[in-house]
Amino acid sequence: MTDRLTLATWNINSVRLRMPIVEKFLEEIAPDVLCLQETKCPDANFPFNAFRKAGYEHIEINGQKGYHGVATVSRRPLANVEKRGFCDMGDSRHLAADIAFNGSPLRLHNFYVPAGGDEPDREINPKFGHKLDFFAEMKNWLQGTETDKAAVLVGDLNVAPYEHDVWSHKALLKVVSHTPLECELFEDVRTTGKWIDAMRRFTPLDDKLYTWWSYRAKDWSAADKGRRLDHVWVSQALDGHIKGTRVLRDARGWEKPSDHAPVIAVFEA
DNA sequence: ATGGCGTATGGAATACGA
Repeated sequence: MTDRLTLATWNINSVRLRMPIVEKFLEEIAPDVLCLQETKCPDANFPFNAFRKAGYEHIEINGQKGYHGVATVSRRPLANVEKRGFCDMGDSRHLAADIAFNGSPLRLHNFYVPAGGDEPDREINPKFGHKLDFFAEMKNWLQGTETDKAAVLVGDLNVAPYEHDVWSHKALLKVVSHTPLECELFEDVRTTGKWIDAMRRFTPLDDKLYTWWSYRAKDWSAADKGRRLDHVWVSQALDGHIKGTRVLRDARGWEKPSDHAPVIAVFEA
């Protein structure tokens, strides 16, 4: 008996406004589970029925009014749901659940890390301080994760850590999301938890790899000034079971798009 | 040309994203 699990993560920038393209995505890609960030939707207003109609009957949400918010929707049951508040901000930025893979529970973390504002200096920009504190708390909390257990951590982590995760390493050195301080902290969180950067397993470090393109470009695809802000981290126990990852760049060009494209990962037992 | 736009709230103008 071999199992195959397809997982997707997508910063949707308002789930209610984006339901037409979410439905298109679920129909075309048909992942087993989809992790959404920036749902911007109070829990009472979440579009449950549209997901159920699309075959995603297992729905866990951690939403709030106006900002942030994450949701995990699945064709397989979700168990042991946990919603952790980071930095005592009252923000909805995390949701974890167990999903069955190859007959055992796989722990799936869905994160929306703070963007961090404009100035990369915590003395003058509290949002940047919040982002740094969030990663520090994430690192400590994830220490409790047993690295020999099957686990996946996905989401909009709001850092493009490597040189070719941005369109211009030089131009972005002082831009929040690619400052050396953030990149080092990001790598510290990842390596401390012994997580594997699944996307870079399949795309060499010398190749450009983006998941986000600004709304402000006249022609986002021609300009191609992207960043890799969305990530798929995999525990050591799943090493050897990651069959591939890809960015659905096409979705950035769909009708009324999110500024992020979905990332898809396939696992096989 | 890293903001030239887009979203939520609320019902205009502001906060926020990255």
